[in-house]
Amino acid sequence: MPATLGAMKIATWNVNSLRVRLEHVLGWSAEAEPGVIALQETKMPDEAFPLGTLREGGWHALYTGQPAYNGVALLSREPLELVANALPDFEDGQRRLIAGRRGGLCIVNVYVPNGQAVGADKYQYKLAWLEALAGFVATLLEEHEEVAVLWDYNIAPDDRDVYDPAAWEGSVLVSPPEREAFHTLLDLGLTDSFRLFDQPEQSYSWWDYRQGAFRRNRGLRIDHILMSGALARRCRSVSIDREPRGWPRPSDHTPVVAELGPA
DNA sequence: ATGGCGCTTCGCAAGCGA
Repeated sequence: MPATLGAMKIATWNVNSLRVRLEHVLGWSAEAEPGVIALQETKMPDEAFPLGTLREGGWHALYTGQPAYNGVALLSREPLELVANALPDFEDGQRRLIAGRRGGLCIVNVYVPNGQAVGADKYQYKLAWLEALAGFVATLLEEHEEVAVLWDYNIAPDDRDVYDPAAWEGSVLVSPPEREAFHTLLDLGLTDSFRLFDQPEQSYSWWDYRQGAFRRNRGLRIDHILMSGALARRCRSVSIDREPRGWPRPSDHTPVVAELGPA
């Protein structure tokens, strides 16, 4: 096994059903050529995971799923060693985390709970889950120089990540406790890699299916690639690829891609 | 103000997402 994964792109994409979006993943990756893709909301049990088709496409895969809800997968051009397929000490059956590594680079793929509404039981669950995630990421940072956390984090960290901050103020995805949880992760030594670079204004990664939200660019930036300091130092660019959001029958999220230089 | 779209399921209606 090489010391680490070298120059490549890493991507995160909530596909809202891998069954429906498999051709999108294969088509997009053939063009974008990422070395690793973190998929969320695969929405299928492990026995239904399309491993054969992905292998034919040249992918290795780590995955954990369940029927109908949640489910995450790490696709990679080089095989990854499984680090965890659940959040330690948070075993509740919701398949929301998978982590793998190769050499010194550890890649964590998470689908953070939505939270439903501020104050709801699911909102409390989200905050508790994020607290447990911070603990897990802290242990990973102790063991690895290079850590990437790719996710549908279900938090818009700043008002510039929201198309209409006044309308969204205080609601789930932007509420202060959620944003504080985001900063708790950053305080561990992670960087929101998207903001390492100049970005277009009104950059979003999710748009509601309704009301022509994508056409009107009424979106949120809720999909993130966080990097440890050592990894951020070899990050060359981060961008949101809006193209697949405009394809027929798209996911409501679109890929976020980070380009890494040589190790 | 409401709901609007698209996904799922011991399906044909309802829960959930964001």
